[in-house]
Amino acid sequence: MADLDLRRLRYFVTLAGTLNYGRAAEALHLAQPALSRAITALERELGVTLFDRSRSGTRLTAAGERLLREAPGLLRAAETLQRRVREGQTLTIGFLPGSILTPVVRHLERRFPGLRVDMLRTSWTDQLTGLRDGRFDACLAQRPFDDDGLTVVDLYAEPRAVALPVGHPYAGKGEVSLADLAGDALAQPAAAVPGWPGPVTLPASCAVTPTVEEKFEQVAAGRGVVVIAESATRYYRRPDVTFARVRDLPPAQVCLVTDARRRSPVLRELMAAGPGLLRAAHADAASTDA
Amino acid sequence: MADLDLRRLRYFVTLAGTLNYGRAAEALHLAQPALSRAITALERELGVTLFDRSRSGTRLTAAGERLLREAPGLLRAAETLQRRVREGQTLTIGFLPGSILTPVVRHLERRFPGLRVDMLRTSWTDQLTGLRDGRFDACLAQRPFDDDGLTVVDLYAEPRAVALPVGHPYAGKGEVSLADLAGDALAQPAAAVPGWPGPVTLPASCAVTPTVEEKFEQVAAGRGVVVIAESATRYYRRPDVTFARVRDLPPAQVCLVTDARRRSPVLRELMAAGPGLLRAAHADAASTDA
DNA sequence: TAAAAATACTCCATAGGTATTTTAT
DNA sequence: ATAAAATACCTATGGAGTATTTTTA
Repeated sequence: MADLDLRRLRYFVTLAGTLNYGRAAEALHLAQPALSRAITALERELGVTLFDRSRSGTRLTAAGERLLREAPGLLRAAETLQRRVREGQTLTIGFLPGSILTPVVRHLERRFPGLRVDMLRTSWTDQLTGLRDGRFDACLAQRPFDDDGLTVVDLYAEPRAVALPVGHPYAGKGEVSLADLAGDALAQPAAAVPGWPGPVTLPASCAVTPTVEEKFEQVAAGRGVVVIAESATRYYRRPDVTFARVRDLPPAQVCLVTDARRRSPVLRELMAAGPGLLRAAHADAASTDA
Repeated sequence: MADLDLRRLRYFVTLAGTLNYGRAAEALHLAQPALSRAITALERELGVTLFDRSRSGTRLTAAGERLLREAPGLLRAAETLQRRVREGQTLTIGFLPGSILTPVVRHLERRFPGLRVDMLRTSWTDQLTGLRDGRFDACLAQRPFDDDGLTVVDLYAEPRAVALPVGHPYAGKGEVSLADLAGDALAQPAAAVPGWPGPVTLPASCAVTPTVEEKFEQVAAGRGVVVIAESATRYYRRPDVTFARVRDLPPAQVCLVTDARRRSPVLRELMAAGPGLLRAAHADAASTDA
């Protein structure tokens, strides 16, 4: 027997609600002719006339009434099935401070009802170890990194900023050059900022989990300065730390990364739809800058 | 949310049964790559990996097991819905003696489970009145007739035969010409055989329901001869009546006819698929002639 | 290496859009 | 005359086929 088309069935339920092709089509984000043809096709498929389009508008036929009694239940059953199949499925995405993941999470949870999407904050030093050891399925990461065995999609370039204590000579300048910071110590792993002109102070805590907050603590304590992505300055503030864009530091390239060996349908969807959404969200946040 | 594709779901159930793409594809009358892609598409749609195609063949994943638990029920629900919607729907087709309707009936009942297809035998004289008064929705008819307000599809041309009493001089000849029958009375309405050379004996019963059996009764009783479609001679026999093809009588054109104003999905399907099936069945019966 | 699944490509059917016609009040 | 549904026509996506490659036991 011919397989019932649930999309058409959904169209039918909407049309049966309004009894008006134009309004129903609008509600379905469809042009009126498309709906008209879909309903005709459903009638052909079922072998039954569903609507009486004659005098005084559109009315349900007896067969239409019967279908309207059955259709919502079947649609709900189909949705329930999808939820049940996804039972227990989770996707964990690692993200960098200052990046916006919500549009992707919203997209995935709408696209796959029943799927749980977790976000896990990472830092530069272990941005990829979480992928390797399975703590997350995908993550945002900043170049450079060793992309061996990874699938990488470039998202956007982030200008880099330096966090300075309020008493610093360049505090409040808005933009500095690397040369201006030759006298300052870098409270970060040297690899994070290739070409740093001054000395490097690697605080002990850095080896564990150097969150942005901890970095700022270092800065405020006068242990040195830290270089971060500019967008992070929009989401983290404290009174004793100011920011300045670093003019001559190459922008950090932010990427979406997965383990190339692991391949699952949700990951496919993430890698397909994610980049567009993340780029858009980033551009949006940058333009709405304070 | 995306609408579940029930066709793919059906493919999945079959594949889960065999755990072998090649055999499942065969069972579904599909090529193996088509099935492979359909399953991948289903996995993408659901956001879940259903099969583990690695070592030692194809196995269901946990998500696959869950889906296999739910899928047959949903497919059955969809089928039940279709049956319920068609509840009480009947299609009545009038047919001529000697014609084969079964392939069409079988097709319609398979295409529209739950639909009841009735067959009603007609005769030449009222082959179309049943359409006009709604006794049937479609019928087979022989030209000529007034096709005003009707939708007509020509099917095939039927050579015509004459039924003769066994004692008739031309009995057993196999083929005769009209001139040979100049001395015989026609026990039928004159309009049924334009150009009949002899006299016409219209029996009283003819006005009511002249079945083939009744016509033969007239012939056997010596009231005259009757002209019928040749194929009817394959399905009706009696010892005191024989048949001969009439060489110079134009073949009767058999048509599938509906009321042009009435239009329903099953009628559309009948007019779309019917002609091919009827022609094939007729050709088949003619070639397997005894 | 042999069997099974996946991929590359081509073709056709179908969904969707815009423009227009038909129909019914 | 007007509002609503149907039709005509075009485009693009997706499904199915055949041929081929990749994978794995």
